[in-house]
Amino acid sequence: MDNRGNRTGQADGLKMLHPFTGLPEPLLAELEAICTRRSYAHGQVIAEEMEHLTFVGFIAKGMLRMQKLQADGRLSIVGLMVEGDMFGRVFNGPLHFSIAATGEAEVYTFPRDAFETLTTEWPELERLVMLSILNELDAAREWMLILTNYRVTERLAGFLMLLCRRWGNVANLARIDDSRLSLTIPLSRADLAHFLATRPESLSRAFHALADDGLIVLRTPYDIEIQDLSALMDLAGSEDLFMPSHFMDLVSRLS
Amino acid sequence: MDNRGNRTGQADGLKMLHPFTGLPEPLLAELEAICTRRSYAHGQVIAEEMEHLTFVGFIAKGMLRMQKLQADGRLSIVGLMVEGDMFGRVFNGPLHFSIAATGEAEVYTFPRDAFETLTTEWPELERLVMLSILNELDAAREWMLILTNYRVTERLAGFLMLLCRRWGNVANLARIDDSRLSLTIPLSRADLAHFLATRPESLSRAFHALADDGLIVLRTPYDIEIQDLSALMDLAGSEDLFMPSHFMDLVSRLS
DNA sequence: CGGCAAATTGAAGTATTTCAACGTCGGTGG
DNA sequence: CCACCGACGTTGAAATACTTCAATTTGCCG
Repeated sequence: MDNRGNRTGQADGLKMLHPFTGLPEPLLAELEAICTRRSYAHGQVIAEEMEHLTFVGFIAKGMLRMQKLQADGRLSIVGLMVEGDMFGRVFNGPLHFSIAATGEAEVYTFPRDAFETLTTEWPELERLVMLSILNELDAAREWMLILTNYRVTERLAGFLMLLCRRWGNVANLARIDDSRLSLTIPLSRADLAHFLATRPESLSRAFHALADDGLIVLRTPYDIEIQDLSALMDLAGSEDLFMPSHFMDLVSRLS
Repeated sequence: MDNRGNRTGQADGLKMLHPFTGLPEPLLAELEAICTRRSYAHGQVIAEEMEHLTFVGFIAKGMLRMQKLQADGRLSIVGLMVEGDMFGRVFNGPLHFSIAATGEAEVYTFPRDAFETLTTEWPELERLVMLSILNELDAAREWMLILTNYRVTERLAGFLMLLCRRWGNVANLARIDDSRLSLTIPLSRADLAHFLATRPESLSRAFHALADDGLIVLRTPYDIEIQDLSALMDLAGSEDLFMPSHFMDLVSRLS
């Protein structure tokens, strides 16, 4: 594994990572003892498809994507993971997707056997793993709902809402400057096109269609401002999915 | 809950259901003591969206679908579940989707509190739950991969492959008569259209396009024969996902 | 400043949606 | 038993959206 990613130190700050806060000290000590922190550059592959993963990882910083290279050469992106998300298969089984960094990323890794041993000894850790998996399942389902829209603009609107709601607070992609809601798009147009099951050209047109209708402002390709949140939610469908409390907090601060 | 579904008896046959086989006898006895078997008719709703589910269920027979009614009146189907699949949230949290029967279905239900208590007492049961969730996650990811195809015929081909591979053996939807591979489509065209993110008209055209190209034969709308499996897999992309061993067994028996 | 990668725009071809009409099957009631 | 009805599937034709390929612009880095 040492040929991929740079080992950047031991487990400094592990206990600060959201899923680990609140674990008992002795367990944290055991986790830190077997933990390595590594960093990856943009596009670097962390795990290959069909590889038998020998470690379990948690994202400390940045964003990872789960992808699959299709037989016809197309790349499908089936998931994005942010700070605090777990990756790698906890139980045996080959990985059906590759995992790669989107931008700079840092991860904590644990040897899988040791991690699973700890899992059987500490119910708290087992529960943490279970919650991580349930979290992934929710994300996958939300994603499917977005993909269910026919029009690219609708899928894009859904993605922007997801960015606000799910990833906004954790990865600081959504923020409020000067009582305006700004979003950072953490992917290139090409990657996002794969994610939204379309092509970069269509995606670009969709961005500009939203801008022409006054729903967003494109400051740069990666920095947009949301002008009409409710219109975006209408486009995306299934408003309720995008409307949990902490998102409404964000919105209410627009004054 | 008694207004929904008919109570059809106690837990006869629970130990025969795939995920439960191999559990220790004492645990099975405890499970049977708190278990109820219920049956549902086509279209009947088993759990409402946003409801706090008070039970955990396992499908004994038939097929359930996970769906969501969009604000604009569209119905999105985000998952199909068959015999042996678990549903309901194991840990707290509202349900984001409704669950309804597709055709006749029978389920085993357990009061959630009692089930979770057993879960903490029996690691075997906890592991069973974990595996069920991982199974759902795999299904969701496969589904996303299929939805990622642009063309309706490609998504349909992917669905047909999924029918063979994932659900064929468990729900008897795929069978071999007279050395021909036959498939039962367990959904109406309208439902399948929701599932494949398209409309019934386009779906119908896709079925007939596959038939015109000789990949399938439409005996009735719900009974098709597969003529050219490898061409279907090419269309669906990501062959490897559709090619695990027991599926190849099925294929090899075509001789 | 030049060069490269990424994003955008244009134009033509293709696929899908939409609306409308028609056919088929199964059941219900005369 | 047959006629009718409704639900569902299929087909047709026009409108729309998307893909594809090519050309152009933009922004960034050496």
